[in-house]
Amino acid sequence: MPARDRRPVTIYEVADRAGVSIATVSRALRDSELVAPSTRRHVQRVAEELRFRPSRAGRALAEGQHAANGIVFPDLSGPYYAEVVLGYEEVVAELGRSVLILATQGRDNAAELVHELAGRVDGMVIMGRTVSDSTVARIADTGLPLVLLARPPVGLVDTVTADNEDSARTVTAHLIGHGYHRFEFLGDPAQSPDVAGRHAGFVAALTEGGLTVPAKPVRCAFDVKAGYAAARETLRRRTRPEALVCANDEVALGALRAAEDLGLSVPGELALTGWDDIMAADYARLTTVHQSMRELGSTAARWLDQRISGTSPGVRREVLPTRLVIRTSCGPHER
Amino acid sequence: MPARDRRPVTIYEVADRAGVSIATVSRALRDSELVAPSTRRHVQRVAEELRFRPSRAGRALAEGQHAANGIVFPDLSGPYYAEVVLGYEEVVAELGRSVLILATQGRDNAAELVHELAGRVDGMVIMGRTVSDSTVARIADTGLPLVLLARPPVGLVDTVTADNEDSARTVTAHLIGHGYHRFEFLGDPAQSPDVAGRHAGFVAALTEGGLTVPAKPVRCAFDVKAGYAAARETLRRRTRPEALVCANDEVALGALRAAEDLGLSVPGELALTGWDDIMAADYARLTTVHQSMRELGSTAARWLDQRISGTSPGVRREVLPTRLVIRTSCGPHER
DNA sequence: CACAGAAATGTAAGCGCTTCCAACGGCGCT
DNA sequence: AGCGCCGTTGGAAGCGCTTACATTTCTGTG
Repeated sequence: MPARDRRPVTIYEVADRAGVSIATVSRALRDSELVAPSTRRHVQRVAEELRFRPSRAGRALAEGQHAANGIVFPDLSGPYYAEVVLGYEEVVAELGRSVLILATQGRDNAAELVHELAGRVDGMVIMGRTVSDSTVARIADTGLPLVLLARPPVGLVDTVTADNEDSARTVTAHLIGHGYHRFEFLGDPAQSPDVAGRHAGFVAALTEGGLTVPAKPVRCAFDVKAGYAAARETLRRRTRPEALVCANDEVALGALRAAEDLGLSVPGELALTGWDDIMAADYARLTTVHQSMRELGSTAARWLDQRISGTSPGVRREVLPTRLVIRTSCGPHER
Repeated sequence: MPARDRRPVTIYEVADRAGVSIATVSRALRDSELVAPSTRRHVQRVAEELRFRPSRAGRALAEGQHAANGIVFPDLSGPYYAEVVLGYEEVVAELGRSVLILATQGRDNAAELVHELAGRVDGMVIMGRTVSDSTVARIADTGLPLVLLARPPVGLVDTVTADNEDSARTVTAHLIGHGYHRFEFLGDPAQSPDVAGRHAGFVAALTEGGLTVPAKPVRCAFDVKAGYAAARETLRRRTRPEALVCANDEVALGALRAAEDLGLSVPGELALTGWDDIMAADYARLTTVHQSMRELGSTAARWLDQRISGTSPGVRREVLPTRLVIRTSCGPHER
C-alpha cells in the first residue's frame, strides 16, 4: 500500500549516508570539476540507492529559475493548436525543461491565469487572441522572456506568425485561374488579425485580377456551424457566387455541407477553399492552405530559449511560409 | 526596453512599504481570520501598487506542494489525446492548479522524463502506453497521487478507461444486422489493450451471431497509411470481406481510401466502421464509436484531485460508456 | 482601575537546495 | 624542514515564502 505520507528523501539524508556534506552531494550530482572522482562515484551510488530526486522547489528557489516554459493558447480542440503545442513541447523537452500549458477559451479570468502562469516559468509563448495587448505588455514589462505566436506584435516582443496575406493572394489567384468571376469571402476580418490578413490578400488578388471585389466579407465565426449558416445564406442569393474563399477549413467544411444540402455540386457549381489543412480537409477533398503548425511551435520554442538564455539577437519578427494544397474543391484538375 | 534583470518584488518589500511584517503580508494576502480588515486592505493596496506576485518557488518550498498537476500522453497529433488533455486542463485549472504536460512519443528516455515530471507536481495522470508498468509502480510507490487513463491498471492505482469490448460488440452486431457475413478486423490487438478489447468484442459478437470468426485480425498500426495498406491487401483477396471493423478512425479512413482506389463503393460493396469519432470521420461519413475524450480527461482530473486532497474513497476503476455513431459507411439506412 | 482573555501582529524557524568562502591536507619545491 | 599552492571538502548564508509561537495591543469585566 503506497503511503501517502512518505517523505521524499532529501539531500541531507544522502549526505549523511555518504558521510559527506550536502555541498559535496550537490556538487557530485551536478558540476564536474569541484569534486574528486571517487567521491562523486560514491555519492552517486548512495543517491541512487536512496532513490534521491532533488526537490524541484528547493532548486528553483536556490537557482532562481524554474526550468519550465509556458504556452498559452485558446484551446486544443482543433488540430491547429494541438499541433503547435506539440511542436513546442518537443523542443522544450529536448532542452531539458518542462512545459506548462494554459487554455484560455471560455475563461473570463484569462489574464489572471496568465499572470499566475508567468510566475511559474522562465519564459512563455502566447498564442493567438488569448489575452489583451495590455496583459502581454504588462508581462513583457516584468522582464519575463516572451514570444508571441500567430498574434500581432506588442511592443518589442519577438513574434512568429504564419503568412496570411500572401497565401490568400495565392489561393485566390488560383481560383481566378479556374475562370471564376463571382467571389465571396467567408469569415470575419474583425475577429482576428489572421482573418484580416487573409481577407486583405483576397481583396488584393481580386483587384489585381481586375475582378469585382464583393462589398464586404460574409461575416461568420470560426466553426463548422457558422460556416454552414453563412454559406447557406449566401448561396441562396439570386446571383450565387461561383467561388468561396473561406477563412479556415472548418468554415469551408460547413460551407461544403451547405452546398451539398442545397444540391449544389462541388466543384461543379461551386468552388471553395479553406485554410489550415486539418485532417478532415483531406477527406473532404478540400483545397486549402497548409501551415506547418509544428514548425510554428518549435520555432517559438527555440526563440524563447534564446531569450531566456540571453543569446537572442535583437527583436525578431518572422512570417513562416505556407503551402497551397490543391485538392478538388477548387475546380477540376487533370492528373 | 524590458530589462532582463529586473528583480521581481518580494514579500519583504511589500512588508517594508506597508510598514508591517512579512507574516502579516502573507496573512493579509491569503488566510482570512488572522488579520485586521483595515490592515488587510492596506496591504492589499500596497501589494497591488508594487505589482507583487508571490514567488511560486518560495511558496512551493514552504507549503511542500506545487499546486500543479501533470499529464503524460503519447502525443497530441490525433484529436484523441488533445481532447483528453483539454478536458483535463479544464478542470485542473478550475481547481486553481497548473498543468504540466509530457508527450512521450518518440522519446527513448520517457521513464526518466516522467520521473522528472513527478518531481514538479502534486499528482499526475498517465495515459495509454506511454511508460512501463514498472515505472508506474515505482512512482506510485513514491506516494505520488496517480490516475491511469486508457491504460491497464497497475497495482492499486485508480484507473479510468473507455469501454472497448462492449462497444465492439455493439458495432459488430450492428453490422451483422445489415446482413453481412464475411468480416475482418483491422488492427493489432497486441499493440494496445484498447485494440485487444475491441478485437475481443468483435470476436464475441461474431460468435454470438453464429458467424465465422476470421482466423486472425489483419494486423496494422494506428494510422491512415497502415490502414490503407492493410485494407488494400485484404480487399484484393479472392474472397473479399464484406465488412471491415477497424481499430480506429484513422485506420478506417485509410481503408476507405483503399476501397475507393480499388473501385469499391462504400457501403455498397464494402461496409466499414471506425472508433473515436474524430472530426474527419464525420466528413467521411464513417460509422464509428464515439467516446467522450473530454470526459475521460475531466474524470481523471477530478479523481486525481481527490487523491491529492486525500478525500478519495478506496481504489477506483471505471469504464466510461461509449456511443455508436451511425453514419453511412456501415450500410444503407433510411432516414 | 486592574486584569484576564481575545485579537492583531511580529519573530524566527524552517522548507531543500546552490554556492560563496573558508578550512584543510597533501604535494612539490626551495 | 618549511613554505605556498592547489585540489577537495565543509560551513553557512541565502533564495522567498508559510506558520508555530511569542509578544503586544485591545477589549470588556469585576
